[in-house]
Amino acid sequence: MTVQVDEMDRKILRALQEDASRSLDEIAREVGSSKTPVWTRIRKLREAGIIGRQTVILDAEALGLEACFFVLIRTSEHEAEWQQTFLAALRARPEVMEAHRLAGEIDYILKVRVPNARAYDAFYQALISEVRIYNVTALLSMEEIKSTPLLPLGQAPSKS
Amino acid sequence: MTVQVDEMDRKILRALQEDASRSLDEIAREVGSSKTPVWTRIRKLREAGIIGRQTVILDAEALGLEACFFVLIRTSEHEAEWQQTFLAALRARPEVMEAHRLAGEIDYILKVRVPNARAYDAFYQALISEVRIYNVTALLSMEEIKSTPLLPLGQAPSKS
DNA sequence: CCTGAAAACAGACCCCC
DNA sequence: GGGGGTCTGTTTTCAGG
Repeated sequence: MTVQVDEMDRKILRALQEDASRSLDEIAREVGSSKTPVWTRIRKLREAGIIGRQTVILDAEALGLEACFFVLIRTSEHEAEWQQTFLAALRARPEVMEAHRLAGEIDYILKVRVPNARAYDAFYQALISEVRIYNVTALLSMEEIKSTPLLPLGQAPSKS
Repeated sequence: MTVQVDEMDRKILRALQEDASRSLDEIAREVGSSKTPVWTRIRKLREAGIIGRQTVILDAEALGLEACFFVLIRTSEHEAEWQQTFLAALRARPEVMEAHRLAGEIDYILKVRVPNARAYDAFYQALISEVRIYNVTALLSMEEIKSTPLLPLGQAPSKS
């Protein structure tokens, strides 16, 4: 299921990331090709899952989601069963926007978007009542300096 | 420039986040309205900046961006000039996908996407040569458990 | 593999309710 | 402010070079 992604594909992906609302014609012009070939490539990239969801970026603050926390989690449990419960809980909660398992001292990091600190506390209480966690540190964002959905496709190497 | 966002607007925003490629008709049907009113609302939300960029979510791993780091930064500098330099550096680097200024012990957190650990080191070296930083901890992601661009609009309160 | 045309389709804007 | 229709441009498909 691995697809070869060449430089033309990367140009198309860059253009789509930037603005997916433009017409095929515009994108074709920007990447220096023409409608049909670009369309064929987009279709292939979609089928391969390299192009995923098409979405719009919304203004979280304007929608009342004014608090953003990064949550550092240490656990003493490392059994498969515990992990399954934990992961399921994270995936089920929409306020968890990112969750990563880490190498090193800290086991997990979450990014959590909520209306306010009270809502974060409710989330936190619910989480620790569902799964045993050894240690939690919450980092409160004071200012979103940067947040981009654009992957750095500038000169990243493609998989061989 | 603050716009009142009512429940119908929220429904539309939820639908657009989920899949921005659907037609106006489909979205209108989903939210229980019709083409024109939905279109008018979308236009207003766009003009108000609540709806931002339209984009596609790409598969980072498939595109050779196999490493993701969360970087915790402490600094001793808190003058405006230093901060300006630092923020400009972060915004200029495409591998920095998120940057937040934090409350508490740790001053900043970054999310950095790169092809591999070597590329991260190159980024790190470049950054510390541009600005003085007191202490840096890099957390390496072993597994992306969850990553969603969808804001939790379920029952978030709107701004009064 | 690209070009160009043809068909189905959706977005933008209208007037009427 | 919502409903429906129309015109224009875009997506998608297909035949041919």
